[in-house]
Amino acid sequence: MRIQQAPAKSRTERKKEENKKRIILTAMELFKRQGFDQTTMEQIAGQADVCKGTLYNYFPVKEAILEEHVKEKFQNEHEERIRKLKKMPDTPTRLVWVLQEIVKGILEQNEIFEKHFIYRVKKISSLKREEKNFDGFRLLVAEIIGMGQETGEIRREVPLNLLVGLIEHAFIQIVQKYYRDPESFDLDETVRVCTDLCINGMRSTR
Amino acid sequence: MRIQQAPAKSRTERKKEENKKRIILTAMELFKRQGFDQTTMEQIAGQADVCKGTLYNYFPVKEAILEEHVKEKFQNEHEERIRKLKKMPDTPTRLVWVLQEIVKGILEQNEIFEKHFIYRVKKISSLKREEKNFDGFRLLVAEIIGMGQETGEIRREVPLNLLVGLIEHAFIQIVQKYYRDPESFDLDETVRVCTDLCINGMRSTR
DNA sequence: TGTAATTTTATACGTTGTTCAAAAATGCAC
DNA sequence: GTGCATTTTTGAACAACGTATAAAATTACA
Repeated sequence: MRIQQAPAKSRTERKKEENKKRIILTAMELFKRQGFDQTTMEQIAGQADVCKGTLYNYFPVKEAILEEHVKEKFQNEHEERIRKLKKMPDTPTRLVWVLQEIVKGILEQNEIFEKHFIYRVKKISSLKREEKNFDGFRLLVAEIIGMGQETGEIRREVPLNLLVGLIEHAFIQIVQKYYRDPESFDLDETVRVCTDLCINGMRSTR
Repeated sequence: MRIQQAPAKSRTERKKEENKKRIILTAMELFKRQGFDQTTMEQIAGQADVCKGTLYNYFPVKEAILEEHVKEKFQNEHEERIRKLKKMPDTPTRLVWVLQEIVKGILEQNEIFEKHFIYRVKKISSLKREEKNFDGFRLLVAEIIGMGQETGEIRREVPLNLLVGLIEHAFIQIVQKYYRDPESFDLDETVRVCTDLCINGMRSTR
């Protein structure tokens, strides 16, 4: 494979992108209408008018369709979020805001998020090589931490991916708490406690 | 496990336990000999002399066999570990020791524990997870935290399962770091950093 | 236009995990 | 022990995932 220069996208490239877009669109529609598990790959293929093998050529597993969709959504909102975050005074404020923002968006479409999330975790767990670039949620968190490190709020000697992982974990805890007991779930309080734990640690503040 | 109450376990119970033991034993043998992916459930069923349906009745997914095996191993070593932990001076010492101990045990086995690890992470990430009693690793960590709370080292106002989850997450980070780049992996250093992050948080120690 | 390379299609396949009715084993009352 | 209800196992068929392969279609390029 030669490297294609940016300007001219070949017809193949364009067709590929069209296919990908159409597949994602129809798949997400089906997921929302009948649920993720209830939607089969053959159904998606049929609906998007490609052969099953072609579908698997684009997305090696069903969850990869979700991944692509979520990634796009995140990218669209990234710049705007960064803009808002930069106006905030400190790291706790930023973390609380971003966690609330994203958790709120998730509580509605729970199944889709759950499938996507488990897939991501599984991928990361089984990857034997380092993931260089952050994307989506992790990128956003990485930038918040970067801001905090610049002002001296956040430790610099700990590897960035550990810090990002910590916040990602807080995020999971929050969502899990919601699903365990939606009735008594207090978003503000939960986010506050989890953020505080990440920032100040388990040590007793004597 | 507490003292075994000798009184009658029914024949059905005994047969079930026998079956379970035999299945785990033969499955683990096959996993070690030909690998996890290369061993099919039908093969396990045949070798353990039960029907496929029965096998699935005991273990709803292949990985659950691994889980049971690991759980048993953990329970066997629990008392001894608690004994050692009680002799240690403080929480960081205890956490570092137990993380090193367990991670070391994992690194020796390779594929089998990677599969088990991914399965556990997946379960942990699942949003529907119910918080029953702590078991295995989580129980051990809960006891360490309890010790720390008694001496005032560890915060009491944060829910226990959040604290346990934090350490579990540290554990995951450590193992992941190993899987991503086994060559440059420094167990002592990694455990030290992760433990420190959990206990002291992300905040810069100014 | 002709040719080589890539992509899509059609199809068959192996594995996981489910379902269901029939058969077997078990528990329990008599 | 005998009879009966309940649970468990069995066997077989089944749906869906994901893979493999060869033929057909499409593309790039000379």
